Amino acid sequence: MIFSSKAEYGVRLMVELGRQSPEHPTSLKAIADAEGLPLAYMEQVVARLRKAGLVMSARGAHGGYWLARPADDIAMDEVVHALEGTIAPMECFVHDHTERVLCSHEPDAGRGCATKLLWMRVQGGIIRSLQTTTLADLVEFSRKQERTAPDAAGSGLESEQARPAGDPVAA
Amino acid sequence: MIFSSKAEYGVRLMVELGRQSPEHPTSLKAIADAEGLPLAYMEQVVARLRKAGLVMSARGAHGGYWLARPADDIAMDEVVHALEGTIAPMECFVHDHTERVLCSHEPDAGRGCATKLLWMRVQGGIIRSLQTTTLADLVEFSRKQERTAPDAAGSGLESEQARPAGDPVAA
DNA sequence: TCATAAACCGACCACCCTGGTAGGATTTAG
DNA sequence: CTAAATCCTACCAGGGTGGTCGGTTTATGA
Repeated sequence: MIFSSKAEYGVRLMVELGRQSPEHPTSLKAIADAEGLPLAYMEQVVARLRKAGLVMSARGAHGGYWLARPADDIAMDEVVHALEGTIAPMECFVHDHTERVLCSHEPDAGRGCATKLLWMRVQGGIIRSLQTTTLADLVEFSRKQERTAPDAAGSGLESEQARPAGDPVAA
Repeated sequence: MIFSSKAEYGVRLMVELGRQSPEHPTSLKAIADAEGLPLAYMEQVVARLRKAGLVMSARGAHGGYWLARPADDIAMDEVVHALEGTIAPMECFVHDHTERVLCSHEPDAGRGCATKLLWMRVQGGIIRSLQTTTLADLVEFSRKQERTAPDAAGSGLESEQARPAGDPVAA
């Protein structure tokens, strides 16, 4: 698996918040119940999103969470990065002073790390697909599913899955 | 990390084989020594590549391994798939009858799995970058590094890393 | 024919990360 | 004051990762 369940749970949480009007905060318990996820664990998940500045919170009774920015202004690479940490294809990738993550392998046996080119491309493919998807896209997708297939086993992705070859649900 | 060290070791092994002429087999020990990797572990790695039909082997003295096909006819998604198994972004992805891997989440709370759209796009981004890179690309990259920076700490990727933003080493 | 080099095979194991649980402390509405 | 909620830290079981080990089989070549 590429991403852990923290990413899954966290993205679901963000979508849930995106579906709510930002007028009043939504309690974590409401979200955990709706999604069938353990509340105590969700606390850890949402803490990451809060520390990353993606959601805001209010304590006390009738407290809860809401999006810090409009959903169409939140790219999913921010969300996934907050949840999973650095998106690096391999151990050898380390942060440099920018946001980029690069391979740090010593050139071994006189030649450089031959796999670097491949992992850089993979990383590029992942980051690009995350950058070009906004939370609003997911919220809209979620709403569309609700309308078109409220009870069927269908997922709403059938038409996209049926695409001839490659390029599935291209960003 | 997205890929385990099996992928790293296996890809290095393939590049190493791609650098050899396919006339005579290369022993695993020679590769393990050259790359500084544990021989016993490499046996497990190469076994996966052999079972996938990517390399061929000869037993006995002066035996070894060689590529089953020319390097420019081996796309890296085959290699990574042989080493890592199915490339699925999340637990919930399962094989269907084709090669595709899809999310199997039940529609929960009346609506479908909202994260599906995102993970499908990510999977698409990864697979596309792997499909459009051949082993020959990596072998050539490896040779280029050898020529241009045989001793410097440089990796040979500097010019590509320096690209303005996004799209690093685009496939 | 015999030693040596190599592929091949299966069992085993230590460590670490993931996915949680537990228990509390703090803040706020009513 | 009490209930509802966020917030915080520690703890823990299980499984996967990254190996090791010992042995078997196959081929070369002296």
